[in-house]
Amino acid sequence: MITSPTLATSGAERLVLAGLARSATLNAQEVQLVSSCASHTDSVEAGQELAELGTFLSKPKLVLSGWVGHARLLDDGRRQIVELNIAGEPTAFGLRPLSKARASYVALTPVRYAEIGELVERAMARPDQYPGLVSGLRAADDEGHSRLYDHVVRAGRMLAHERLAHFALDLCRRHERVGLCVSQSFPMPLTQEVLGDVLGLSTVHVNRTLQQLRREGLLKTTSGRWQIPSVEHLETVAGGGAHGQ
Amino acid sequence: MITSPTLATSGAERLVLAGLARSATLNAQEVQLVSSCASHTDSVEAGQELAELGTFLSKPKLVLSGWVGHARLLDDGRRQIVELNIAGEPTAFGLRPLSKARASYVALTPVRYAEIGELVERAMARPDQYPGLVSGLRAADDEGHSRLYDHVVRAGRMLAHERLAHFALDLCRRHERVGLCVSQSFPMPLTQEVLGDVLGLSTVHVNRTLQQLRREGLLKTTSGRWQIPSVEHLETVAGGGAHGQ
DNA sequence: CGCACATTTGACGAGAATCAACTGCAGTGG
DNA sequence: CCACTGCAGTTGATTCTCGTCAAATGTGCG
Repeated sequence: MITSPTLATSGAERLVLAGLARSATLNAQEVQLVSSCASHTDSVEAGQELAELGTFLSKPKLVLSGWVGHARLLDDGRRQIVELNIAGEPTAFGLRPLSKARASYVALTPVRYAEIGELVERAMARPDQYPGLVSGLRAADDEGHSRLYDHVVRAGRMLAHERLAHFALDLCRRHERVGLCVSQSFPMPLTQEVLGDVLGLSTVHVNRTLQQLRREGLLKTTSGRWQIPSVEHLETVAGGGAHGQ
Repeated sequence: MITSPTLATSGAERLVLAGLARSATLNAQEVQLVSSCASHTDSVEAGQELAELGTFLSKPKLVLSGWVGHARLLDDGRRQIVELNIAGEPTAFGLRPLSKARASYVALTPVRYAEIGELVERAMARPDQYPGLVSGLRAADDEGHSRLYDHVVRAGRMLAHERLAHFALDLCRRHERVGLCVSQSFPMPLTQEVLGDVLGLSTVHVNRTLQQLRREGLLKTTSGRWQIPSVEHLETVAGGGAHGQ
């Protein structure tokens, strides 16, 4: 695997790292454990694999920037991206030890990440000493599970424009959590081809559906960002896909 | 909730209960804990809800017979069944405490089940004393997670006949695990309408696709059962949906 | 028998995939 | 500086999968 040399961790990235705790506050011991991760960061270019299908997830990471996809391939080349991880989310991560990768974890953009293997191990070994981290990791795992449910509903029962609306709302909320969402606007570095692999649509249809949403003023797409002018309005388009819980 | 009175647990059901351990062997203490569940069984009719969307999964159960579906509704009536549980599988179950139902857990047929709340709590509290049960519960949780990935791929990227083939193979394997699969034949109590809600297809299209598979000799459907004449053959139809592994 | 419900069939239309070509744009090198 | 290249986005024409509507057939059961 080709990786660029470890770069200094920026202040913004430290903030993302600290966000691991989700809503909980961290005690002194936890803060130290988190900051020790700041020196174990690395990056990969787009297209690189972070974890291989079927292997053990022994090296969990926290995404600092960029997007990771959990991809499954069908033998004729079709691809389905089952889940995404953006900044602030654990990836190549399984709460219980010995969990295997159920997909190929691919960097969909250049990705910076921190190794959190040691952090996870220590925290899970003594939950009483690391309550904030443990609840943060559990919450992240739980949200991932929830998103899988959403994804099945999207792919199974929603029309193209509903899928896009539902997906955009999900991304908006997730970026809000890490402070990357300003005035309902967040980064969208994915090509329409990749977007199709996420939503179960062809590239061409993604393009046409996006145009429709733009025409109706439901979504603005400018220079690698999406903006949602009215969340309420977009929610009505997304159907009743029961967000979050 | 309307429930019929608790009935005596049959020998077959005790076997299903014991299957909770998956491949692991149980120690004396575990065996006793499991058999204590045999006296906490109940049943519900088809259509009843076992756990409500958004509520805490505080009363986990083990399915003894019948099928449970995790259903999500869209506001115009469309329904997607995100996951299924058959005999031998935990349902309304979350490995970590305080996990919420991400869907409505519905009995798709008459369902017999055992309450395993106490078992789960005791086992997870002292994993060293109940190694077999803990690993069994973890394995069940893990398989469920895996099936979600499969389900997204099915719904997102597979054609109708591929979805059905993939689904039939999945069911065959799961029924094998509990000894309910004889010569590649297993129960199929779901109506084609429910099948559509599982696979993200219309009732009519399920019907036509089933006919196609039957015509091609890939699937036999007789009196509430499905039979797979050739697993290898059906696997080639299912594409490369990377099963379980 | 008659009722309710599941399965099946036909005709038609809508949503999405496919194929192919064209545009626009950033990066590269002559 | 500008032609050339590669890739993402866009467009049009066409095909195909699948959904919808409606009616008919089949099946278990009181």
